Amino acid sequence: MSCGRAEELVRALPDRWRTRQRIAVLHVLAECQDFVSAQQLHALMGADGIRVGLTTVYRVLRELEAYGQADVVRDGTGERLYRPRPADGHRHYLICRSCSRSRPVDSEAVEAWAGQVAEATGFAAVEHTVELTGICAGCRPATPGGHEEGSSCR
Amino acid sequence: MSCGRAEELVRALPDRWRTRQRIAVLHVLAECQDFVSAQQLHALMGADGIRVGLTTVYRVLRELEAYGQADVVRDGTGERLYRPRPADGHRHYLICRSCSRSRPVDSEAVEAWAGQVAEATGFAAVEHTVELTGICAGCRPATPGGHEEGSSCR
DNA sequence: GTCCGTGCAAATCTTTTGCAAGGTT
DNA sequence: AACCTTGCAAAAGATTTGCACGGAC
Repeated sequence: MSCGRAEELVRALPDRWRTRQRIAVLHVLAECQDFVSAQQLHALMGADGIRVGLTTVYRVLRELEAYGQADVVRDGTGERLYRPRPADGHRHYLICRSCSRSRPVDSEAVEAWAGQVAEATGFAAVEHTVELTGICAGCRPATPGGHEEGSSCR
Repeated sequence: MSCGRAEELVRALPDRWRTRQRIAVLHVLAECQDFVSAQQLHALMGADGIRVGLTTVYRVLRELEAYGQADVVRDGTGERLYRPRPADGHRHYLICRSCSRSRPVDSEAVEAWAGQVAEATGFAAVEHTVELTGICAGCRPATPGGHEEGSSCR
């Protein structure tokens, strides 16, 4: 089952990189369209009858990250979750704490802010990690009286 | 050695919470004035002749986090680092990847942005995690290699 | 006596590493 | 033959848990 994004991912990588295992991981990852852990991915592949070592899955994911083709977040337990990065660049996501579904959010404001902080502090090579979590409309229990809107910090 | 902040931390917690071990952890943490891991804290205490179980250090740190008295970040390896939270509320930090020193940064813009995203998406109880890392002015000369300005995303 | 905090040892869990086997060029 | 990639098993490492001991009330 090929998904457009999978082909794009493959094309974005060096020729010599393409091996049966790596391409297989890419395809399954692209089908997910959401954050998955190495373990989940490995399990998914096993269920599909694709036999690839767990070690290899970890390796591919790390390489993808290094090539800038995947976004990474850490869940509450510190587990790494990967998601193919949209073709047009890096993104930040809003993840539902209930159903775990994620959606990219407009983050220009944060990018700009990070740049300003870098300038104001004299720090070089400033990198940022931003993660948003919440309860999506679908998961919310019919919004009773108490409607804790807004945002708080974890 | 008592530091004002340590006393504040103690006062912010329930009466029954105060035990020799917990207070000891609080004091050492307050002296740090920067991010430390449970293991580091435990080692520091040992060096000071304060004998407390590693398990207890972990427990205290988690409780502090739950009480909103400490900020937490995860370093590159996923290790949890704690820092006493300033009395006036939660903060975000800019951490030097070279010397590991951290400094709180002005983050109103991010708070506002998170609020807007929450409103625009219909997500409830939105929480955010923001971490900035870079190379501070002091470390820059000592760091060979590229001197890429500006900010990029990890 | 009861309750709760402690701390040791053992368990957990994810991710990494050592290393030999199998392909490719 | 030289070079890579794989994948199994073992290692590493941080954090948590089981459980018995001991102090506080």
